[in-house]
Amino acid sequence: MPRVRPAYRQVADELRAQIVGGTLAAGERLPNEADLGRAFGVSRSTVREALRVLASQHLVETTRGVQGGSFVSAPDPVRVVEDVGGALGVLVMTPRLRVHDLLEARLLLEPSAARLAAERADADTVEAIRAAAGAPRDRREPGGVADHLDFHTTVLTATGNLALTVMGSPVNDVLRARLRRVGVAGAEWDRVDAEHRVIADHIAAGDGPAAEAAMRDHLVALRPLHERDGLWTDEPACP
Amino acid sequence: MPRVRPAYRQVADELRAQIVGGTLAAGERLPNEADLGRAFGVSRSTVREALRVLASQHLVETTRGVQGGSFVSAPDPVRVVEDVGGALGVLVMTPRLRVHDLLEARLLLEPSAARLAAERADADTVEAIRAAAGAPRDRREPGGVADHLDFHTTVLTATGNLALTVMGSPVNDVLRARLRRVGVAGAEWDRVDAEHRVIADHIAAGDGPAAEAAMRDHLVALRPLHERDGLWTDEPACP
DNA sequence: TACAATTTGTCCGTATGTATC
DNA sequence: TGATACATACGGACAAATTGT
Repeated sequence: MPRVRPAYRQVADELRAQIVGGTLAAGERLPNEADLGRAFGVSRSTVREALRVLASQHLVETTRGVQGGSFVSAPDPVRVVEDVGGALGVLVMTPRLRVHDLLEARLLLEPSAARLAAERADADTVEAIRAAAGAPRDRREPGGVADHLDFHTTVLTATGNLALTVMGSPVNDVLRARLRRVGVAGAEWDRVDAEHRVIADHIAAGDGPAAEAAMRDHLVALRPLHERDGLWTDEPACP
Repeated sequence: MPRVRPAYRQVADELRAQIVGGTLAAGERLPNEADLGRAFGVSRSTVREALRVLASQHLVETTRGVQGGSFVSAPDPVRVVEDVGGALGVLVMTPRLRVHDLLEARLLLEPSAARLAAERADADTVEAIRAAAGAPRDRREPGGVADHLDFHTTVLTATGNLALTVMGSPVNDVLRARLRRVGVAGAEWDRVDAEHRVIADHIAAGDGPAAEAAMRDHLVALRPLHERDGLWTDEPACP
């Protein structure tokens, strides 16, 4: 363990505390790097390393030029989802996180999410869900997976509960990326799309229980698509 | 928009691609900073800024001294949970993510998790759950919340599904941190502990449906504890 | 168009701290 | 104890980008 915390870490921690504590408000401009160095009693290089840490955590953004500088970032759910997805993508290559676990997690979350979406979605949201369900897939894409908004993520968003989106869509992203690599036949996609449309219809009709049941059936039917071929990650190879 | 990507970003991206792509295996040692600089055609300072980015994303770790250097980190679920919790903690201060959303997300996930735990937990896991449920709380802690392992997180872990832990425990962490700040009376804690023990008993008995129902009741009963005081508007007091 | 001002980006050289052998 | 091989930190200099005049 690091007996002494490096200076750049102390600076980063102090600035982070000020940001999450509200002393530095979102959008606020930090002093320039030279002044920050004087304020903390460190060199500009050290300040820069601290700023890189905060930037990679999406707490600050840095731009060049006059009117440039480092600014406190506004909290952005999209970044969080991307980060979690990236971290899950790394974890899913280890024996401790199997694809089966992701599918099970999704099975616990999304049927309920579909029910909530059916109970709450307004006209615009319903339209977005229909679009995600019915959009023609670009067969030329590798694996046939269109890269526009994912149907499952759209349903999660339609619940109006940001926590569900943040929790669920990284899982969807990882699973979708896997499907993209393994490839799926066109006929299978047609079935998937049809099931999506059924769910969308239930949500549009405001029928929560039906949407929940349809989503559950859909996810169960989807399972062999993900788990076939025993892809490298499914079974821990060597103990 | 960044018209040009700074060199430290390009170096970081290239190294990250090699790490997640498997070119650099976990535990592998990177060249020292001077050699990395020569390899990428940049200075040592630039290499260091890139390494700070990767280190803050837990992709590399650096140590000092001979036999030190930068090493590719092994994927670590605990780090992921901590990061997600931190990000959620920032998001929960915005109007887009309300405490109510966290409670609802927990209500969707944890009853099912309790059922899975009841179906799967072995003797050791059951013991861990009992310990988390029955451990005496240190009343001297601010808010009376003991800082040992959280009961709800223990249940999530007991499912054996790492995805559930990664998704759920950051939510628990944020909610618990909030309770810690607002403070809870001892009598309320006694009731909470009693409910925890009931759930633990159901899990120990292998009774999935009962565990699920008890967890659901518990979460519903817990709601007013979190939502009172209108604390969830939660603007930081400006000094 | 040109030019100046401001701020980050990048480099170099040097010195210090730290862990291992 | 000392030598070695790293990361850590400093200060100064110049380049590059952005905005305004």
